[in-house]
Amino acid sequence: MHEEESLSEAFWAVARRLRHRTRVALEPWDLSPSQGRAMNVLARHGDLRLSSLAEHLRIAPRSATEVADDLQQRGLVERRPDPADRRAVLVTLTEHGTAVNTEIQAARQAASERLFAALDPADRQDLSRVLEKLREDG
Amino acid sequence: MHEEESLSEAFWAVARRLRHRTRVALEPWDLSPSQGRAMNVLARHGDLRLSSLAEHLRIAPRSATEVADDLQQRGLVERRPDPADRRAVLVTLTEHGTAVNTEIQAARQAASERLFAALDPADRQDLSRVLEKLREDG
DNA sequence: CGGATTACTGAGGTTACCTCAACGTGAGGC
DNA sequence: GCCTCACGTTGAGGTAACCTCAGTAATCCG
Repeated sequence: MHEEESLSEAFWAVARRLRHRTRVALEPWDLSPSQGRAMNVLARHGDLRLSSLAEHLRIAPRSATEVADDLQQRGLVERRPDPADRRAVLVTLTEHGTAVNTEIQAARQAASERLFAALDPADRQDLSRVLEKLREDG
Repeated sequence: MHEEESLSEAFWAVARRLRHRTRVALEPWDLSPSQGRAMNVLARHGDLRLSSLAEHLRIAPRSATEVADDLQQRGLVERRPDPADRRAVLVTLTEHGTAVNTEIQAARQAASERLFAALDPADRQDLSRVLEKLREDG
């Protein structure tokens, strides 16, 4: 009955397990946090200026340049001039980058899913429902 | 019905919100991650050798010395020789340290709890039950 | 034209760690 | 009583993933 106390604690405990698993699953790609997130953001948006990529990643523009440099060197990303504004640069996933991102998502997904797989359908549904509530309101 | 896909995603989304809140709540104390955890570990164990504190924190002994130095300077922790082995050093929370740790826990608790407070009792119970399952098995 | 914007670059700083090597001291085996 | 090992401390140096600040070049826009 002291679930008051244990709710956040339990949540953290589960989050730790989840984080650990996905960290392990993502090791093979050796991406920094920002690099990984950049891939994702780009996968969703297609094209992004470096400046808005920086905003999405919440890092300084100076650092975004470096993230892009690194991903470009690995052939995951390419730069091209923005046709609408020739000062600007558009960053996009290359074909290879898209493929890699898909693999990464799959690995992350699989790692997480193995944890939730222990639940029966009713539990999954309950969890899903409650999480959706927590996710949205203030 | 594609909760398969969204379970881990939803979980992460909630975890992010939770992390954000507690980070904000803990700002006033300006503790590094290891320092915060060290306080907690000490609160639970009472006494710890520096070496075993390092193990608990999963940092190198060299770094544990520095964590302890810093906490000691702030008067949160004290060192004394281990009576059982005079090479060893026992680290303990001072009275002040204990008080601060309690405050910190309360702040963290409050920050988390404000998120879960939006749930009605049934949801809380469901969440609690499912989290406990996820927390324990392999 | 002139000021603002976009990105790139270099230099230097920060945090929270890390390793490696050396030191003083004490513990324990023999 | 010696020798070796363990414990903590210290210094030096390194790292990752950021940061700010300052300056350059190209381009946009009023």
